[in-house]
Amino acid sequence: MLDIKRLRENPELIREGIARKNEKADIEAVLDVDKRRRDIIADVEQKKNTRNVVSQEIAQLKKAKEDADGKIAEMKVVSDSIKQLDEELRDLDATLREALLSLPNMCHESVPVGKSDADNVEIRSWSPEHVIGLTEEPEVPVLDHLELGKKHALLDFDRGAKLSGSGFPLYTGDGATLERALINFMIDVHRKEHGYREVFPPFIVNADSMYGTGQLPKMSEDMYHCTEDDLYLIPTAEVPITNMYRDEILDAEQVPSYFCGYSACFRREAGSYGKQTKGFLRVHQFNKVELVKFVKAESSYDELEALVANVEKILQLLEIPYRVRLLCTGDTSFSSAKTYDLEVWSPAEKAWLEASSCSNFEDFQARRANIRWRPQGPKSKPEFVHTLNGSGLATSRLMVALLENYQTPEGKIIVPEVLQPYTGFAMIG
RNA sequence: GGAGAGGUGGGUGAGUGGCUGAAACCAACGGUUUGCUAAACCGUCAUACUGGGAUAACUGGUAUCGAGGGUUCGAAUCCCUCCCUCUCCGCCA
Repeated sequence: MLDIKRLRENPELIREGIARKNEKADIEAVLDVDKRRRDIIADVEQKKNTRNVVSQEIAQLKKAKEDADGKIAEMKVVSDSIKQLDEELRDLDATLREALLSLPNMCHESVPVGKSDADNVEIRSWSPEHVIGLTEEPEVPVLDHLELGKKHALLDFDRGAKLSGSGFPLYTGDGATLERALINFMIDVHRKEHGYREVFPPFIVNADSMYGTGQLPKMSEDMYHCTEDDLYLIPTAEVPITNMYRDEILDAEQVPSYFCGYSACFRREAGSYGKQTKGFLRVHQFNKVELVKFVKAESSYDELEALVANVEKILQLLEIPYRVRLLCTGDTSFSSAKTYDLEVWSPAEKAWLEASSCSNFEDFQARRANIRWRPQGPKSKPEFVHTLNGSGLATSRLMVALLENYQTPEGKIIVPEVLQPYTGFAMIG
């Protein structure tokens, strides 16, 4: 959520920022509501003041056993008027809030202006010495992750579909073990080496939490909703972890705070049928280790770089080729001010697959979720924190890259060295 | 699912219609005292919105005692609805 004051003082900048994000919004309407709201506030507060003062007088008169009927009658009229104005104000408040909630975050000045994926900028890439299809041509045809999964009975998409529907992967045997190993490995690195505190969050949350991080109201189509209890399955652990501190004021020593946590992630992916739906490339349920930071405003961009580096470290340890791209304004998500995507190499697809997205939301989420901190000393005013998060990482795309990059010419799969302590085996097949 | 209890400021906790934005205590912060620590004493100690002021210092007003609605000139206090927490019983990994 944007600060209404910012909008009041600089509507042009906001208008421009919205356009750059390929979004639409009627700024004039918002400003108009804001103006009417403030007019009514001035009016109703003055009336309330009168009521408070006169009510005191009535109390005095009654105490002195004098007649107060005239004033009481007078105040009855004022009270009715207040009631009416309060009602109008409630409506305007709701309208204004709704309008503000629908405005996207502004991109940081360092974000390249652009329309789509094509305008994203590659920042750097990394790969081990030999990469199938990238630095060396394969001697034998490469198998894709589905073929590899089938060959070694690691994945069973057919039975997953029987259980739940398409897009619900079933891991079996060494595949299940490998998945669990990946999760544990990633959490351990972030926890032990990168200073994140581990949390294991609920996977189902209420609507307030979804509003807090910005999934609602815009993305409601994309989430699984338990109507009976009005609860939502989380699309990412970002939601519960960021909302831990909703409506709280953090102490100075709690900022910055870093958290990492595993969760299953649920996405309906409504309207995306036919798009890259093969195997793991687009699923309704996947596993992800999420990183979340609560930081000071002045350091949030340094924190973003550090966050990206933390995610990169995982890929380097796993020796999986990747590249880092800075998203352009048009491709940056609704709530984000600046986003880097990390993409891993798929030899079978001959394509880079998005495996992580690291964003600085500045105070956009904090304002929605009302997460503040008290800078120092008891007299200081609370300020909104800046929130960041990044996938560190999602296992589905990572598993694709891992299986495909680690396949041998014989069709076996080598387990990356760092995962072997977690799997207990070094080779599949 | 059944029965009961309860939700007040950072915490404990008083408060059943007007003098309560809210006692008291604890914590925290500033200070005095002190060789240091401790103790004692004094003071400060919510947030949001809105107006004045320079988008300062400061200052006026309004709101907030789980949420929403109602009664009343006036509600933390009375009434209704909802939410949440806790305890006991049942069921259960």
